[in-house]
Amino acid sequence: MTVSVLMVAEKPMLADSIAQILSNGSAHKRKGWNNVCSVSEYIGRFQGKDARFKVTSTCGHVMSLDFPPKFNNWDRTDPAELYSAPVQKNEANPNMKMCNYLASEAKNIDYLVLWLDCDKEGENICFEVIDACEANLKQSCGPKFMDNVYRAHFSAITDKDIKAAMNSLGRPDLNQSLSVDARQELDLRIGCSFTRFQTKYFHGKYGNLDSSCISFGPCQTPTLAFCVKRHDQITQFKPEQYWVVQATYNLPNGGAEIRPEWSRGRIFDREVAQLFCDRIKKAGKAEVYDVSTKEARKEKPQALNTVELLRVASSSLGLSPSSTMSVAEHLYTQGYISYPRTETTSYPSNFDLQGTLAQQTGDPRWGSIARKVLADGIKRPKSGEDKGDHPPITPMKPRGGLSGDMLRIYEYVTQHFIATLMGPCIYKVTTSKLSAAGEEFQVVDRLVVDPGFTAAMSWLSADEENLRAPNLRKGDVLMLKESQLAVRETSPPGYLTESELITLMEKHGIGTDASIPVHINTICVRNYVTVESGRRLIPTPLGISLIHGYWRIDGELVLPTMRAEVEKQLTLIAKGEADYFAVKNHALEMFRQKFVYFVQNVPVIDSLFEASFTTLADAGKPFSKCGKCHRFMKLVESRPIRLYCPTCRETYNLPSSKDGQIRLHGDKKCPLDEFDLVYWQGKGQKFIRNF
DNA sequence: GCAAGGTC
Repeated sequence: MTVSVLMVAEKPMLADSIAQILSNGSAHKRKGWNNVCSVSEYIGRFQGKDARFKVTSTCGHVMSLDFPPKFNNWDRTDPAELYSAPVQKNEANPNMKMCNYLASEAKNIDYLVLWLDCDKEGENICFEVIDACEANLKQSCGPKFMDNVYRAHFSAITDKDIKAAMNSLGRPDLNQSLSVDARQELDLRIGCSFTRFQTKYFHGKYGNLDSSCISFGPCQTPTLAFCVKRHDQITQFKPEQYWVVQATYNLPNGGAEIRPEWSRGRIFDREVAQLFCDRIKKAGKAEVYDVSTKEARKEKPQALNTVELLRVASSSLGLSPSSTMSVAEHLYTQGYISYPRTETTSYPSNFDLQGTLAQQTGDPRWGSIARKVLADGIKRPKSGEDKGDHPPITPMKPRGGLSGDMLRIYEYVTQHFIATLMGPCIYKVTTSKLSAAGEEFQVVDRLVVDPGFTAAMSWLSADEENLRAPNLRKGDVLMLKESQLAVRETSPPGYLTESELITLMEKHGIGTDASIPVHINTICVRNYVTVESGRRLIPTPLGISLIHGYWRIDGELVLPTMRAEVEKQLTLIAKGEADYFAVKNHALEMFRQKFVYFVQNVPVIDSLFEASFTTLADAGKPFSKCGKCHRFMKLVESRPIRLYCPTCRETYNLPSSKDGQIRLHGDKKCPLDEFDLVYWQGKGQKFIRNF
């Protein structure tokens, strides 16, 4: 008797890989009828019987959670109701017809084997697949069909791992799946209730908020909060003066001069600094009392994963995380690079490093480096972490005719790959220590001995510009050329760069490699932040007011730890140590109370909003209203003053002369003449003029 | 129209 086995992976690409491995290359692939998935078929053995295998896949989640349609009418549903409203699962992407597709493939099968990714989400998708197949499974296997449902546990898509998983099939884990169900429901109820409430509340009150939707979410809000926190550090920064002694000495053999680094660094008391400066001047010379040389090395990078690609693309290529992912996906589907969503930073043991590198030997830019690495022998890659998802991101074929952003990402992926097969950058560090009137100075020289991997990643090459004091010897005496006291000021940190934000999100567990770009994109499109030069994220008055407001009402609403407690409880569900309903209901009740408290205290945010967009307003009388509709307007530019009414879509110009006087512009009638204007200039000076 | 998580 021949049995029929259906196996389901999480994405089409994996279904084929798994079939190829398990069939030793004999599987035959055809397109699934939904035109999204493929089916690979082969003949083999299953539980001691001859078996016909079909391997297919879903495309991520089959279902997605939502409220029933009548609760999705924003006017007829009180957002508070969303804590008790029913929820339902809809097909995640109706175009794919995934439920029908899976059901049809499950017709007349004897066994179902689930090959979804081995994480909580994957466990949850297992049950979505089971639900889709259930009716047909019951028909072919009877009411105890779950006995014929298995789960494969694999930690890498390698021959060894996949075959081992097939030989030790387990069962899907309902508890892990339930923890995801709880998370989905919490995110839905909390996110939608806050978003709907504050969108309706603020839009009913103000004409323009820069965003038609004032969203809130357990990931996007803490993400925004990181940007606002840096903004607060900058605005609250108090610069402090300090002094440094700058002493310039002539080298013993004449000619060149050096300015060694003073060991005391900076002094915050001018008189003390002057005292040291005088002493050094009086000594008039400095003696070299120690010269030491040691070897230092800069280690090569680990194999490339998604988050690192996103960071580099943002900081070095100026590409947003979401466009980086979109470009990387194109490169992947066209066969230029491997699968771009991975957390893994170590190459699988059977990875063909040699062959992958050999494909690059003809490249005009790094072909010679690739040839040299092949000739000298590949250096063992730095150890990384295998997260069991996909191999690191690597080139798969030569660059061909790529151009634009696709070429730039491809170039980076390839240079990074080559670098991981090279040696460390080795350089010599020579530290010469000088003494003058008991004060210590030092000069540090670096000399690259072997550029190692930096030959492939030239932008990381060790800095040789520090070469300032060649051949100083112990006992040398240097004559002082000049010394002076320089005054400096401490400066605030810069605004958060996108790549720093990615690091913070990763560190605090906000989002995943796939969703980090989405959250960053969300806070941009909602106009909570703007991306300025160097891809620094500057929060807008809207973003700042929201975060400050949440912070004053309930700090937990913005903290990256907002869900730390909830996550802990969800993990208990996953481990089977806590009851799904108990945990879910407890968390829901907690957030319902937070929501009610938020609604009661939302005027706190009103005052912050009003303060932020009345930069030009009289303290008592808000002038910045549109002459037509009398709604608040947005300040577009403060000098000359330009105001914009989003409702009437009109811009009003109110230029001011250099003396700070505000005058009407030509014969255009000022619609604001009944109000006072306050014009902010420079650091908080204001000029009030009456129209 | 809203969240966050998969994936395309």
